[in-house]
Amino acid sequence: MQDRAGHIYRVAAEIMWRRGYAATSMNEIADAVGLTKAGIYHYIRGKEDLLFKIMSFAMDVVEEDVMGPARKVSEAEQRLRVIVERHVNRILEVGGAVTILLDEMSALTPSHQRTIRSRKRAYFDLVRTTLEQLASEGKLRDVDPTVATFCLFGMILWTSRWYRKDGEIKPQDALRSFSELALNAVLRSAAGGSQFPADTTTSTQKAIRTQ
Amino acid sequence: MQDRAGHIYRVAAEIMWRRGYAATSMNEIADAVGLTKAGIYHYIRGKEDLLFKIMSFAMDVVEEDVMGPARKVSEAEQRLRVIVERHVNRILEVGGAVTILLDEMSALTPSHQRTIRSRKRAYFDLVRTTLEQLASEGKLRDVDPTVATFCLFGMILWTSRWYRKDGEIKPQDALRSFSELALNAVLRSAAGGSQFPADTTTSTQKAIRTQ
DNA sequence: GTCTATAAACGGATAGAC
DNA sequence: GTCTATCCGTTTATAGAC
Repeated sequence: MQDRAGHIYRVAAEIMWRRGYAATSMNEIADAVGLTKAGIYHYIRGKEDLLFKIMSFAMDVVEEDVMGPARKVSEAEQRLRVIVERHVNRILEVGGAVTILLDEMSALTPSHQRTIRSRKRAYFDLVRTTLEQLASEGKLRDVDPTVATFCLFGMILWTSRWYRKDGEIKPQDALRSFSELALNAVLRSAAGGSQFPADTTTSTQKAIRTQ
Repeated sequence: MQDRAGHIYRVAAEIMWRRGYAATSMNEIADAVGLTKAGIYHYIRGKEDLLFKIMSFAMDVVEEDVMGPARKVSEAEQRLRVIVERHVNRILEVGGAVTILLDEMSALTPSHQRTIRSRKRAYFDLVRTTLEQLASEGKLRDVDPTVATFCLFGMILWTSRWYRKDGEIKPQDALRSFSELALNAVLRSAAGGSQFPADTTTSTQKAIRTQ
């Protein structure tokens, strides 16, 4: 709690992820942090800058924990597996606030929009390039690579909308099922070999949807 | 244009879909309709009710054009195909405003939230039941049916975020690729047989991402 | 039906005391 | 650093003229 600025960012990200940027007032954030509205302005520039910093942090996470490791894998199929499993793993662990960057682009200033869009595009291109590489190896299904890329992102990013840490689905089960679904969606025949330890549980579980 | 109330609903849905509910003001809607803010209050109760009516209409569309036809199909695999293809087809044709119902739940009154959530759950259960039926036939991959249902919804609903009517991807190509991806994600072996006419174009096309 | 005018509340942000 | 008080623009919504 000593890094109060960081604390404000985390709390704001959580609230904005649940209610949306526009529907979140600085008062709500201040209350959740335990300060007054004027008090948090000692740590932040303003509301838009708060959102930009949150989005930037989210892209930092993606670049360090997903894109970085993925680029070290030369084999396309394994690289795709790394991307899918590491990104979903991050969402399950860190929480959905990481994906607030998807929407809310229109709330940013044009300059900030360009910055974030550029970083998002680099991620998109990494995935699409991987799929095109798979296509040249005959491993991609008969689908448009761009459509396939969007579908993968849809599956991945949607995870933050329904997964609940306090739900009945264990993270390992969710990750294993998800990986199976996502890879088989695009690959003609997805081989095994997760980068994560094998999951030995066999229980079928259901989510509690609170949305 | 004679049904001015209906016109207001359509215009409001379009703007709210692009900017979000909270970020959309009644003034913007009024301007887009060609009236003053006070003018449109002659036709609507208020902002929240406007959102509720839009969401209700979206659920009407899903129930009539997707769930209705799907329930008439007894064979699980074909039923799933009908659900996927008809829902995506509606989004590509009608536009993304139909999916505004996904988010923005928190903007509704508790009573309205319950109403919409109940209808959404019925749709969710239809898909999950279909997947469980497939599991009993040995056609479902080794995945949690609930996770698979969420993944399907993620792919489908995400479509409205990236598909642009004025983009380079033709609706038929998008639909064919999408159907291939979604069905192979969950089915051990997806047979052919779209309910829509076969697509004979072979051109590879790329989307123009404006987001 | 549609407008102007305005009420009443809330938004982000700042000034200045302590 | 954190507060109270306040500025000022915007918001939803309504009153009442035409």
